[in-house]
Order: sequence, then C-alpha cells, then structure tokens
Amino acid sequence: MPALKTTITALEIGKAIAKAIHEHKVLPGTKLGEDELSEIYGVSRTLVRSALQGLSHEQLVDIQPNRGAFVAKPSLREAREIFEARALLEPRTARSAALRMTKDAARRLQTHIDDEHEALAQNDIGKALWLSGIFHIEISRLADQATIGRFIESLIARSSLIIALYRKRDSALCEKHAHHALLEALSQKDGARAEELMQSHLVDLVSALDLREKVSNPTKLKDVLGGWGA
Amino acid sequence: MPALKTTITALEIGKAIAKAIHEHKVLPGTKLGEDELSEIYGVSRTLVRSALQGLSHEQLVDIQPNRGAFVAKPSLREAREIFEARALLEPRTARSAALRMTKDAARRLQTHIDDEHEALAQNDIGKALWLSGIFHIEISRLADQATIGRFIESLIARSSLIIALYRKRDSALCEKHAHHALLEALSQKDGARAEELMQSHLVDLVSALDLREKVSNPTKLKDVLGGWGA
DNA sequence: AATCATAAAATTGTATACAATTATTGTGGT
DNA sequence: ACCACAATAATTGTATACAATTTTATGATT
Repeated sequence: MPALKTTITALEIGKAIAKAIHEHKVLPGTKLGEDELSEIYGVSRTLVRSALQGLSHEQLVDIQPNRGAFVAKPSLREAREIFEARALLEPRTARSAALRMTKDAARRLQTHIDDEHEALAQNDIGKALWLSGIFHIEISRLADQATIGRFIESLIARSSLIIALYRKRDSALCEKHAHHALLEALSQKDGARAEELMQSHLVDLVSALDLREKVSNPTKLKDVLGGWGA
Repeated sequence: MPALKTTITALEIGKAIAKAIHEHKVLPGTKLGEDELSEIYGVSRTLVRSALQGLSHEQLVDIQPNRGAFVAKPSLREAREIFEARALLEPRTARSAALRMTKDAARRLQTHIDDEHEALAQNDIGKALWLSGIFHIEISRLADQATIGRFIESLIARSSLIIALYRKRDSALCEKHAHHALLEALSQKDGARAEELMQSHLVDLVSALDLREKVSNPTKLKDVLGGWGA
C-alpha cells in the first residue's frame, strides 16, 4: 500500500485554496483568516502565511497590510486585461499544441471533456469550471512552452474570479461543443483551425460576461431607495 | 525633511536582491544564505525567507528543499522559451505603447537612454543591463496593460540570468541605436514601426547569445584534458 | 437614539526557539 | 594516500512567543 502522507506543504495548501477559489466554493472578497486556515490544515500560521503569499503573487488573493488576506476581486479593467492577454496567448498556443498532438494527449483531453460534461449533468458548476480551466491548461502544456504555459495558467485562475464577479445572469458558460471542436482540430493536427477555434471560444467566454462600466452613481441612491414606505 | 524609514519590508529585500541579480552583481548559481541575508538587511530570517519565496515564484531564485536558495540558472530550453515569449508579447506591446505615447513619457524614456549610455561609457555593464531592462518595462507600462506588463517584467528579469549564462564572448549587448530608434517610433505614435523595431531588437538580443546545445560529452573529457604533461 | 472616545479582544507582523536535515570535519582502517 | 563512517557544525523547516495594529465592544456625552 502507498505510504500515507503525514506532512502537508505550503504549496499544497495554496493549491487547495486555489482550487476552492476556482470552484467558486469561496467567493471574491472572502476573508482568509490565518488562524482559521491553520486550524483547517493542522499546521502553524507560518505555512499558511507562506501559502497565502504565494497566492497573492498569483493575484488570486489580495493581502492588505495588517488587515489580512482576501480572495481577490479583479476590477473591470483587470478583467478586460486578463481576457485580452488570453486572446493574445491562447490561440497561438493552441496552434503549437496541434503540431505536437499525440494519441495519448487526445485521450487525456477527451477524458477531461467527459468529466466536464458529467459535472455539468450533475449541476456541479464549480467542478465544471475547474475542469474547463484544466482543459485549457492541458492544451498549453501540450504546446511545450512552460513559460507561456505558466502565464496562461495564472490567467485562467484569475478568470474564475472574473466569472464569479461579472457573469451575465443565465449565461451558459461552457457551450458543450467548444471544447469538443477544439479537441477535434488538435487531433487532426490542424493548427490553423485550432487557433481560430480557440480565438472564437475566448470571444464566446467574454460574451457571457458583463464587462460594461457600472454607473454606480451614489447621488442617485436616494432616488432608488427613496419611495420606501410613503 | 522626509521622514526617514526605519523598517524594511520583505518586498523591498526581494527588490534589492532582484536588482543585484539583474546587474550581475551575483551570478547564477550563487547561494543566498538566509543568515547571511538577515545579517545584511538587519532583519530576522522570517522576512528573508518571505523575500526569497517571492523571488522563487518569479523563478529568479531556485529553492532546493533543505538545501537553500540559489540564484536560478535557466536551462537552454528555458532560455529559448523566454525569448520566444518576449517575441510574442513585446512587439505587440510596443505597438500599443506607441498609440498612448505622451510628451512626458518620451522625456522619461529619453532620460533612461541617456543614463544607459552614461553607464556604458563608464563601463558599468551591470547598471547598463539594469537600465536596459527598465527601458523595456517602461514601454510595457505605457501600453497600459498591467497584466501583460507584469509578464514582460518577469521575462526581462529572467533574461538577465540568460545573458549572464549564455552571452557570446565579445558580443555587444545593447547596440546604441536600438532603443533610440524605438523611442523615435513611439514618439511619432508609429505603432507598426515600433512593433517592427521591437521585434528586430529582440532578434538582435538573441543573436548576441549562444543558445546552441552544448555537446558536453563526458567521454571526450579525457581527450580534451588528456595530453596534459606527457 | 446617535456619536465619539476609550478599552478589550482578535488578528496580523516579526523575532526567536527548537526540530529536522544537510554539510563538514575528523578519525580509523585498508 | 584514499575511502568509509561517525561526530560535529551549520543550515533550513516549522512552531511558538511576543509586539504592533486593527476590529469590536462598551460606555459616556450630547
């Protein structure tokens, strides 16, 4: 039997928190108290702080001096920047991935798609989101460009925050066919088509978001709430 | 008079170390001992460790479990990846920067170029390298894309490691005119030209490096060192 | 009742203490 | 002289203790 693990590293704690964020189990703005986390993972605050600092570096959490760590709340501007960056990186990466595609990789991706559909069937949106992210990350891995891959990974993680904050009501996130079509293009080593598909997939993703400026005009608050019990 | 600072943060320690790395004051492979650093900055190991972990996240230092932190030594493959990533990001970013160019920014960039030339005149290669990096980072700042800007920043920092490791002997790094021409294109808001210039500038940078596979064949070591004192 | 000042509690920031691991030195044997 | 191996020193990893700061609670005053 496998040796059972007795220790947990800061990195693993960070991954666990990151996954919870990605799955929308904890929402943007949530406070991540050190004592609370050290209790959960059975370690001292030292490791928790290390994990939180790591997540802060990835801009998944926002550490406010003397106030603590909170799940990040990307601004509209950041949101737009992140999807612009994805639009710049991912289509090209998909093209590269197509050229290096193997049968084995195709099977792996197909499994991901199946899992994703299953999660959706069970209405486990969080898990589906997570798997959807993994799908994109797997593709970037295939491209055999670790550096750009890490950038994409970080962008995808932050995208989950953006989806939590700015998703249009009733918008379907993952059109079932998008990932399937992408896999097909990849399997056929059709780089150009994979690039196109990824590009339009990202456009679709953004179109499920409401990234317009909010006109939160505080002076009109009275107008909205004024006629209360008159 | 300005209030004089009494405390130093982990982030500042990290920046200081990063600058020393960028300036080639500490070379790839150098051990960064915790006690030594805590002595230097007059803080406990706690802050030093925090700083080192931050640098590790940027892949400027390599933390080996139970062995310590060392200035990173990017492999040939990483080196190629990093410059590929720069080639993907920086030309486009330069184009965006051109569109948002202001007189003020032009003056700032000109100052950087002057400083760089002065450093070169004084044969302070390290400082010139540092300033050259700042120049690229400033351009990405102008592009008003913080996310991509941070990626570029990280790539430039790592580039300094690559230059330390793989620079061709006697290769001039910063051809005096490259940055000047770039500034000119930017000032004229000529995005297309800025993009082109940045692209060829990066090609020039790579051509000053030796990124070929080393055929370090250990069996031939004897051949090389064999006829020693016979 | 609302507001401000103050005190108490809770939380984060830093340093130190101890445990675990690795590196170094020294010794004996071949 | 060289290798193996044990003892020691040095270094990193984690937890805890204390200091600094913020948050919450309390109570006096208008």
